[in-house]
Amino acid sequence: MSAWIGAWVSIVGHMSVKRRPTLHDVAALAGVSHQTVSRFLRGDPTVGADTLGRIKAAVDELGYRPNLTARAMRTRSSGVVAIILPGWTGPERTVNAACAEAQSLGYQVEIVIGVDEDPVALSRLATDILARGQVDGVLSVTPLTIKTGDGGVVVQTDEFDHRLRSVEAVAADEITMEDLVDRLAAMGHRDLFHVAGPQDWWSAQLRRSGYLKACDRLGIRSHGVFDGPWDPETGVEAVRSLPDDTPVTAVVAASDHLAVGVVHAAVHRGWAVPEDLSVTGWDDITLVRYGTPALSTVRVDRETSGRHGMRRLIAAIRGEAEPDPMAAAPTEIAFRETTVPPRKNAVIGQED
Amino acid sequence: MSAWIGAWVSIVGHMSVKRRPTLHDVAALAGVSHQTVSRFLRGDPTVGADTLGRIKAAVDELGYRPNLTARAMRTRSSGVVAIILPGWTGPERTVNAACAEAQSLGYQVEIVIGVDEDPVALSRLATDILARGQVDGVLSVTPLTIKTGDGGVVVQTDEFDHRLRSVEAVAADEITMEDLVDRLAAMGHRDLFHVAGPQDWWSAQLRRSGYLKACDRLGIRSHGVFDGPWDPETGVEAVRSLPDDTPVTAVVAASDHLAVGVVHAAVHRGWAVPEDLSVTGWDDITLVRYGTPALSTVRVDRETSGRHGMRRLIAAIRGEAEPDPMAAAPTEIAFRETTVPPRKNAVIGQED
DNA sequence: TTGTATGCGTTATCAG
DNA sequence: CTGATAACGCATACAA
Repeated sequence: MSAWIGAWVSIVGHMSVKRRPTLHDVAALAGVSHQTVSRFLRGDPTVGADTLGRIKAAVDELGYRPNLTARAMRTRSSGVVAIILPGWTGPERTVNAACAEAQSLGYQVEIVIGVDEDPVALSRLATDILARGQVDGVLSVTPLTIKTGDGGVVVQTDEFDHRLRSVEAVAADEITMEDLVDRLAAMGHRDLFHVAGPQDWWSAQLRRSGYLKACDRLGIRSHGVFDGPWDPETGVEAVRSLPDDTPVTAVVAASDHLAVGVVHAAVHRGWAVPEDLSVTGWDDITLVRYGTPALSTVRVDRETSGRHGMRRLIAAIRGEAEPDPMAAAPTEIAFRETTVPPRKNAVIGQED
Repeated sequence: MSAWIGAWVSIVGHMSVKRRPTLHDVAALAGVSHQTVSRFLRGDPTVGADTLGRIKAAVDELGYRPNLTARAMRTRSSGVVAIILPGWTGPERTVNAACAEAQSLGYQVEIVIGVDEDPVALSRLATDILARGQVDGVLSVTPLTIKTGDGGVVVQTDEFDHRLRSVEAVAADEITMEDLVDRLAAMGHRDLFHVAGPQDWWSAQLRRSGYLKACDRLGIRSHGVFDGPWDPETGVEAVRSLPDDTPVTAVVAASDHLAVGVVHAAVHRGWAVPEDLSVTGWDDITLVRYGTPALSTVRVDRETSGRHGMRRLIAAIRGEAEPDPMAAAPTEIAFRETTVPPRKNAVIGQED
């Protein structure tokens, strides 16, 4: 380690400056030429046994690490991909999985957070990032208006990519939501309300249409759909929008955050959850499992989505064929403590 | 835009390949030499007026964007900094603020998530990242064993950096915790329990010692301290560890996630919150504000910490002086619905 | 099996 | 004010 430091120190004027060892330093120390070292580093088998030993020793002694910037310039690929987000919170699970996948495929991940959530602005941002030439591709978790950038690839997560999903996959959220409403109906609920989230998210659209379709098919009364950002406050406002004598017995929220707001506002209005009002969320985030009452929700496999999105991106960068779709864990509805048969109907049906 | 595309397309063999325009392309089109263009791009004032106009036109027509990789190789600085994390969840607010600050200072942010939470492993990771030469510096939100890397700078967030905090700042978490226990004592609580989080986090240590000091000073009985990861499940286990006839009237948790688990387990044990058991958290995450009951917690200004950490990092990279400490929003204790005077004591004191 | 020469796109030095 | 020329560190045809 001391020899290593020593090798890095060069004297410039009156002050010493660390200089990172290069291929040439290694070559000089090993007594070979620089591209023999280059071959060694790339694992080329056409390197003599004792040359190999000398190079290895030199690399160790100097603590040499290849300069990835220089390599990137020469190979025109940096080994880093960007993930573009409309904000930090929200797609954490997807992003986390995508990061892990990228790292296991040998890519670094650069996170870019757009200040503006507008798809057009984010698309421009993606193009800019690509044009700067520091990343090989961009993965977006939200809808973008472009698919390929100049000198790079842009891929969207399955979750939000209309074009790429098979017909069955497209319908997944919608069908799951229909299923959820079916189950609520089977419990006896006849009067529902939907808190739908921002409608420029495709998943929000799907859940909404699944809700409406199921209501229609089952002859269930929907007393409204409330749009808004993925935020508890939206759920609060949704509940506030309900009249005191609302016949609604269950609120179907398009996300857990929304649902938490719904429960909060309902309780503060004097409506017991789930006795007076059942509530469902979507995502199965960790915290709501420990809520009181524990939220009924939909467990979604975001990890697979994030992993697969990244895999597709990297395949595209490498010019490989589109990877096979990954088998996602089945989406399942977790009925916990916020859903029970409606009291109102039971009373009406039995005694009143 | 069409001219732009046209300029990028070159024919290689039988297939057309997009080629990004370079400085030379711009120079050729403008009829000047390439480093006159370079000067123009860097805002050098020593560029003639009409040359400037011609270059500007050429840049626009070609849609030229400087190649940051090439620039990085030449200037030995990439304009990207890495944030190294022991996992995705946890320091979101800090990271979010740090990202925003970096972007406003003209830096890109690369996120690196260590699979291993071990400080030594993370330190090695940081050194590796720096050695690759693609980032100018590394910001860590957890304790690291190194401070400077080779050819780069490593800075830790205030929150976790023992060395850098002033004496007063060091004591902040501890004092706040003492304050919290004071307030609980003032409510009448005499029997407490602490869920402390992982003790290799400095902040967890501080909160713990603040708790113990206050108990000691006030003559309050602490019925135990329970360590574990920042996870609701730790809170659950902590409550399970309590005997049925525990005299504890309040549980002080070192984080909101922990506290949520505590509330959940208490309720499932038949202990009403807050009537039988008061609970406090730490962080003021959005969701717990909407919990039922809404969690009493400590509001911490993580944004300033993240922003300032990034500012210090970038100052160090640029060789500037350590920036002045930023005024953080004061930490405040938010008593909400999970804290009330203890029923047991009140009954004993008044009638029994 | 190994060495020589060249270029990636930019910035920097030094002439003109 | 502008232009030729030389790096930056690496990879890769091509020659030895």
